[in-house]
Amino acid sequence: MELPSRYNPQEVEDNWYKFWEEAGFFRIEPDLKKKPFCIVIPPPNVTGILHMGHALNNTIQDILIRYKRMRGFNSLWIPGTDHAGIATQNVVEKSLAQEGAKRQDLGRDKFIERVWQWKEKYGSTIIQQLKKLGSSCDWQRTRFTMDAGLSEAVLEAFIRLYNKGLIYRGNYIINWCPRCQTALSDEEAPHQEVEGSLYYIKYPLSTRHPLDSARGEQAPGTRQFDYIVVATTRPETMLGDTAVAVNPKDKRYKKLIGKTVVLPMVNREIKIIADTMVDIEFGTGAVKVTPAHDPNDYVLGKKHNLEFINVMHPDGRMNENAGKFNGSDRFKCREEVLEELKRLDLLEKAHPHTHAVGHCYRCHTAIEPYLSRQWFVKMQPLAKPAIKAVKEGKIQFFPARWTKIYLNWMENIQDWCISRQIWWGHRLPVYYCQVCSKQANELTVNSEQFTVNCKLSTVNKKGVIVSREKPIRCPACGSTDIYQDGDVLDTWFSSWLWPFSTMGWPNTGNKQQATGNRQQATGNEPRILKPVACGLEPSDLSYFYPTSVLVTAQEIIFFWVARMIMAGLEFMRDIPFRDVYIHGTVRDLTGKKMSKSLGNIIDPLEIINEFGADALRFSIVSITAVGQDIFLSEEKFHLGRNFCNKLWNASRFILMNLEPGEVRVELCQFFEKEKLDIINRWILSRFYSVLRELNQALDSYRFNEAASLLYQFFWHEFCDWYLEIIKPKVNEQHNQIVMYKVLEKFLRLLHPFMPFVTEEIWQKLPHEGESIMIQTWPHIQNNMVDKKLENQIESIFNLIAQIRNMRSELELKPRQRVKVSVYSHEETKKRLLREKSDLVMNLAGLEVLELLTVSKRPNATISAVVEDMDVYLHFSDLVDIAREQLKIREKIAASARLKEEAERRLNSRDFIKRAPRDIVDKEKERKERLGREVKRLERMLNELQ
RNA sequence: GGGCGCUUAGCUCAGUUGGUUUAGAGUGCUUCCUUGACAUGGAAGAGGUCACAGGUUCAAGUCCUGUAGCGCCCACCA
Repeated sequence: MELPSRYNPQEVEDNWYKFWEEAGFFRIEPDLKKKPFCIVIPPPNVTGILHMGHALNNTIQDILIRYKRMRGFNSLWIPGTDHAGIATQNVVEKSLAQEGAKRQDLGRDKFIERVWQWKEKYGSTIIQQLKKLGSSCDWQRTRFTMDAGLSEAVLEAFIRLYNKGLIYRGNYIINWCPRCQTALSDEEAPHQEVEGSLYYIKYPLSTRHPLDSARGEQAPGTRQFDYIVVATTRPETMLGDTAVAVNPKDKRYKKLIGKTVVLPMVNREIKIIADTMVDIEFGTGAVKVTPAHDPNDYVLGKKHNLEFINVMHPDGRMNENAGKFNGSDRFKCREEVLEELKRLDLLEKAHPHTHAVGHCYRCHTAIEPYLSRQWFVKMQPLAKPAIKAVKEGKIQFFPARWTKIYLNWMENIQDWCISRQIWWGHRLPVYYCQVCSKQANELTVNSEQFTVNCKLSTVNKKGVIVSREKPIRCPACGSTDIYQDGDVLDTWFSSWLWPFSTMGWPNTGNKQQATGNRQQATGNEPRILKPVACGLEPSDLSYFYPTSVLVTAQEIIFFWVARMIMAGLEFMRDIPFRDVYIHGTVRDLTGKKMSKSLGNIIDPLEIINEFGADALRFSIVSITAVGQDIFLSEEKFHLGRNFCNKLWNASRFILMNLEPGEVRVELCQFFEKEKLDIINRWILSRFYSVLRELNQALDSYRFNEAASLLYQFFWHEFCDWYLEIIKPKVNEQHNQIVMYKVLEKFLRLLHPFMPFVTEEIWQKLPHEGESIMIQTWPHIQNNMVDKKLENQIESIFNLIAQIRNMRSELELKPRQRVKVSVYSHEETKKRLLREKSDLVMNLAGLEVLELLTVSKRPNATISAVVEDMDVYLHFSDLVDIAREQLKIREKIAASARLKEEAERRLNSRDFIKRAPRDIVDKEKERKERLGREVKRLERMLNELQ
């Protein structure tokens, strides 16, 4: 068979993907004869393009899905995308802007239409890219958070929560993004350190003080309370101040409590109030109170019944309440206010001050705490069961440390602001009756009284109607003057339903729902599910929910993971997944998060084009230690590319040397272990030893370890040793069978990691079945594992390495054959050496391998010690005696030191008494062995003189 | 202000429940090798006080405490 000496992924990957897809290998339906394994994809944004974070995330999921599939599970991976409200709206607005238009020019309906058009055109980009990566999702189940079904789920969830009293509307200070012009949740406004200034501003007192308010006339300090100084980082908000607050215990200001000051520039008279919330230590101990622009001040405002004055437009410009600053942008206004204060001599001082300011997670604009009417979800009742589920271990985090972080967040959870003032998203199922709104207060309507058009609806006393569909008339007053709330829901309000909305919730489709004893999808041997009720087809939900594992990044634990747990428990009465595997963040070499805006991305598609998807997958998984961030550079992908190539060439060697008759598949099923020679037994033993470790690694999400096991075994044991050893006798039947068998099985193990190249090679090998991806995972054959044999072979390898080392030191040419004499102090080793002398000769480049019957140094040799073997290399030209002696002396010293250490330990009573028996025994053996070694080396040294 | 992670070879990083000949890998470096699997390769080699200081233990890279440096997350001190 002719194969190129270099593996070319571009030629094969797309073809195999198409083959798998067309063959329907990704299609999964509930099947009671099989145990389910299910993952729902963290839906990428429709606007998304594949970045390394996705590559890592989806490679891990695909490894799990393919692994479990081969282990006999009904292994389903549900894909989909997220409508990503703000992000998508931004993208479409940008393209509008290029046409010189704004969304307002189009109007809401036209704009939404435009977004859908955009989605149809570009929304599947990321899906195509996931396919390039090799993801074995069931694409026919692809969902989108704005699909009809998922929108239905959103409605259902909203209405249920509303009827339970867990959704409410209210006026609060929320995070407002002046650029996106929408409210944001706390999670969407992460704090960032900002270098700002703390300004100390004088607020003149308006009391009838004997020395009246001639500002600035007096030298400072002569009149203590001519004015009160407040400290602020946002001077522009002073225009909305409605009080100054001090701590009641603060002696400095005691006398001033209840007095008033004149707010500069605005000339509003505001009270000085007392509240323990004020920190005496900070600033001057007096704080300006702006109830409409600061969360703390809001609390004070409520408590002390202050006025709430909003001084800003939603776009961040000052409004008419700001007087002469009306129209200025908030930051420009800050400068202007400061100028004015300076002019009035009311700015006492300013000093640099770094503080944390929330920033919009979409556009990075500094958020403004802003008073507005929004919708919220009451979170504490939802958090309670979610805390319990994790505490009881029903959901497990990997690595476990995220448990604490999750619990800490859950226990301090704040209500969730879910309304967004954008257009793209799920419209709130909230309607207002104009008439009732006006009359307000008195109306109370019970949900049972609603008209047919208002199933599951409620109306509250403010004329608010929550309904699936627009009510024809108000259930309270009968008015038809009804309009829908303009807001849409937070994108995450649909995402948190994802694990069950993708499976058809709240409808279960046409299928009957089978309930009852569903078995846990943990452990590895798939057990057959008992059909619960005869003749009932299980629904997706009853069969696949809860899902098995969620694979995601730490950034969205709060956004998404925590909320899914709450939603699952609330709506499904069950956890959404059993395990949560949190992988690291992909960063560049300087530790910065890879992002397009920073320009430090490595494009996975370029890597795929250059090295292949397999190389990308294998590399990225190899360098991902559990829970650690990964620092990426392009060179790191050489690891996978080289491994791919190695696999390719080793397979090429085997394919070129396979005698078709010898490796008929059935022949390989029945070979007898006893008929195999020692090297074949060794490689099989190693294979199954590695398999055992591999299973353990995969079952505990240690993917890097799994990759490393495969790499080390294949490259450094199978290729470097095994293939080199059998090469001269590659035609012999036992070699044929074993090299074929190990390769074929190894390909299966590697398949979840490198699906394409393994399929390509597997198809070229003699095989049964359509595709490697639906083959079974090899079983561990314990009777094949022989640890003793593995050790013995390893010491033969050590001997060969030692001889090579000696040759190298003597600078012998590779072709130069030499004579080596070996004496083994161990009987089985002697036999082994005799049996495998050709092997040693071959691999160490020997002309003669003499097996000594007594341990005595032959003349004109240099010597070495390998375990229990004395090794002598005949080198008649010139033996540098002095150098030989030095080397042996060094070795003696090293061994003697180790021996002493062992002795010291064995002499310690505590060690003998407390250490376990086997450790003590091992130590004794070790001491004795080292003792023998020292003696042998000393003898060698003597013989040299 | 709290919480978490990291510090091991020149570089990038593994090291699961503490157990020992010689602390591993990839990459880089040095020397040698292109006689048909692979130079994206093979052979040999150099290179480590496991951040520092204490402690627990018969035994510590591994557990505990503290210190330093780096990084991340959370938090309404204006």
